[in-house]
Amino acid sequence: MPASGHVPRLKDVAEAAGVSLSAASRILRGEVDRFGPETCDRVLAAAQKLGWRRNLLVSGMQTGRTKTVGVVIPPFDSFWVDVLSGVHSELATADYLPITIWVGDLHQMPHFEMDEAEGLKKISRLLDRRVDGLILWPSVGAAYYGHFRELVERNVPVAVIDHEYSEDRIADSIETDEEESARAVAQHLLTLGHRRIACLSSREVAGQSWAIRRRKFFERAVTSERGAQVKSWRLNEKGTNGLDVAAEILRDPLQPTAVFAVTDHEARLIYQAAERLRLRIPEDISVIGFADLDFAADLAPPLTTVRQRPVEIGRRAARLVLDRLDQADLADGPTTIRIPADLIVRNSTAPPRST
Amino acid sequence: MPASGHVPRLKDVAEAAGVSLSAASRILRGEVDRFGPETCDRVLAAAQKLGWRRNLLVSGMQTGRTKTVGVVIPPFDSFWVDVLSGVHSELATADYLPITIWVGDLHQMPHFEMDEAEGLKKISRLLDRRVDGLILWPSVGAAYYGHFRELVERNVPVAVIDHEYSEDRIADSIETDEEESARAVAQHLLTLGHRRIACLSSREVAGQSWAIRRRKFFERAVTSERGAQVKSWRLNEKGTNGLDVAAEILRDPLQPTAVFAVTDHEARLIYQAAERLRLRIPEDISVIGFADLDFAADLAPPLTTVRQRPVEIGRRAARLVLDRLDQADLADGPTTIRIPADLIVRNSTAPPRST
DNA sequence: GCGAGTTGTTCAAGTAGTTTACTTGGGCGA
DNA sequence: TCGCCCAAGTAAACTACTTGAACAACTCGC
Repeated sequence: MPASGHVPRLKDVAEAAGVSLSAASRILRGEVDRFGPETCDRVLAAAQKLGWRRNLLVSGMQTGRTKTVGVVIPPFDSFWVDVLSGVHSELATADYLPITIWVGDLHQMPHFEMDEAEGLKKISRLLDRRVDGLILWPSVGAAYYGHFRELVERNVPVAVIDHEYSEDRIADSIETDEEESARAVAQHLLTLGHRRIACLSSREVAGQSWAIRRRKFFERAVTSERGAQVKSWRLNEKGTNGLDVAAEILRDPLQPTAVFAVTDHEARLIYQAAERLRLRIPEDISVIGFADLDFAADLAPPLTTVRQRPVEIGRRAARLVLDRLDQADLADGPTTIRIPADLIVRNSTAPPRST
Repeated sequence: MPASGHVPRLKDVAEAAGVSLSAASRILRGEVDRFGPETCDRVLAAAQKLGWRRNLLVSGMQTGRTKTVGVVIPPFDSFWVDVLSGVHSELATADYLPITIWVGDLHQMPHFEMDEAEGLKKISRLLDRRVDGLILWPSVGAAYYGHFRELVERNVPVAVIDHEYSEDRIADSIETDEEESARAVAQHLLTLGHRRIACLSSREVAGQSWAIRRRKFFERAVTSERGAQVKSWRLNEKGTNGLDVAAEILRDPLQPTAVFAVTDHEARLIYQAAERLRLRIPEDISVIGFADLDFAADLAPPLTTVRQRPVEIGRRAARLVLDRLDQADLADGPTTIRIPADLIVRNSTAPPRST
């Protein structure tokens, strides 16, 4: 049994087995056929007994590969937990480890502000640890954009979730198929008979380009139907006026019969505003959300929403990074992968009252 | 601008500034007063221009400290997200980075089974990367228990959440004050007038010692009241029979007027069973949960529960590990920190119907 | 007794820096 | 003009290994 407080080194193993340092190294790396079986056993046994384990810091220095991927995500909802889960499982297949950092502040969800400088400092910590690649949620695109140059120079592959950078030929991206999903949402409402429809978007700041796309595709899909109108609202920059905007929508002269909220978080705001105004869902107003967050099915009534495939998104993001690391063929430029999503019809949508 | 694909080394900086390697190293580490100010500027400028950044792998090798702490948690609910958030923020103050691995499988929540061998392999990955400390959720105590010896030998401080190991003098632990919280739950129900009370525990497997403590403290608190009775149920080993057990409770000859579920997950089962049996909450049956998970307030009716302080738990766990690393005084044995929790009264509890 | 194969050895260089101990050059006082 | 000191800077050893090359025993068949 080794002395407490002493981390066993290869040297200790070699001495215990009575072989040279390099022999021990080779045997433990699996170069077994150069040595007698009895010697191999001795070395393996000694390593086992001393509790020696390979020092990946050394490998990292020598090969330039640390077998880690940095992941930068916001800290809050079940969508990101699922994404992370996908990332973990895919990276594990290649014996990679994600190192996750969280930007933004918990409990200001989902409309927290991110401190750009702080975010950059955190990414720096990842790069200082020589992560082989990065998976990013680019909350403040601009802030990270400046950093991307350095990443490209260092050949650190980057995959961005829900924010398209492929036009700039800078990073791969993975996102939900916004066009198709928005069309499905619109179709659902139109089929139910709704013609006066509201859309509650998020803050639509730089890092929320998905919200803009989602809203625009939705608007386009609704207005392509003759006689249907959309009117859109959005939260303020800090996302602090959610309830007010939700109430505003419900009292608008347009008298919308349905509201599409670009995420379930905004849908929840509509629920709250509806309760205050004593409007019933779906009798007085239909509500449809997006993301199928974990609370969606437990709302009263259960929320009709669009289920994204966060686990798959996470997996694909990880795969993208791993593939770039494997091939390192800069030849083919950045790609964008679009993942489909599924409409989940629950009880918050119904035909409008005939008035 | 450096050539693409070339990670700048200290050597490059030194050459660009026209100084020796060691001079560059010293200056970049802040040992400025040993050198002429003009030389310092030259080195700093060169480092900036080349985009050089310190390689923490090297520091890790040399000092034996990687400034990382491994975190092993289950992958699912908001409690653990909050714990993780606390861990992150506390570690950040010391410029440490958590490396989080998830054991267990998503979407079997909360009753997933953990593959012991897989869990050990994952911890191995952390140790191979030479994490300085560990924060553990010991799902399968036994599996990790064997590993603890190695950790002690390596002087890797360990903090365990919600599972007391301090009796074994092996690891620090942090947990919710189960005794006080269980008493508060019992008191709340007794004060409302309930006298026939059920308790739905979790699986109570080895890694869920918190569930056992929580239930026992609750039973004790209830029975200390004259005329009050408790009857307890638990889930099966795999946690697959939740709905059945919940229904069984509601149909029990005892005719309980209130149910304490040891977590909000189990409380949700009661809600589901109640709906099937057409029992109203709280009119027919009061329900009280534990944890105040993110869905608790959105249940219908909003769930009365006990709000743990997961962010604080995470913080304290991180602090414990950091303190051990700072002092390395093995002198004082493992401690257990108990964090208080707060009863949140919502609408799922009410006085029993007078029958 | 010679070459060949097996089983190891030592040596040296590499990874990206940090740190100890040293050298160099100039200015200053005696 | 010698000796001394200090500022400024450097060579080399060190972290824990990996890896290629050269080489040394020993055994075996021929």
